[in-house]
Amino acid sequence: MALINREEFNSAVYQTVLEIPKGKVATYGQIAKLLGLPTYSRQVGSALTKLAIESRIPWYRVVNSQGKVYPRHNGQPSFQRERLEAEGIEFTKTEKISLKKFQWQP
DNA sequence: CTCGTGACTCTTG
DNA sequence: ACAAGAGCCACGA
Repeated sequence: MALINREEFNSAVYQTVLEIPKGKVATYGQIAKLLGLPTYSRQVGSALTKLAIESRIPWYRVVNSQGKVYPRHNGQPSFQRERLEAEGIEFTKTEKISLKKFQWQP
């Protein structure tokens, strides 16, 4: 899928994120690959950073490839961990999620 | 056009 | 597990 503009790319990202079931997580790279753009992980992140914390898009179900929450540059609190724990996702002592158990399998 | 900037990822050590 | 370095690419100044 060769997307041309950011509008379409962002929409595709949001649509994919909406498909992540409750209690599961996906990585930025995973979203990018699902869209056929394996090197666009950063752009996926950029698309999500535009969303408001209270957006209907479950952006908090997206973590980095290590299964950790990636800190925002502006340091704005996102309560991402709290949101995930509220859905039953467990964190290890090193603030990491077990992708083995919780990663979304499309 | 060039440069700096990211909710990134992969490889090394 | 952690850190550093390289690669990545759209976007705005």
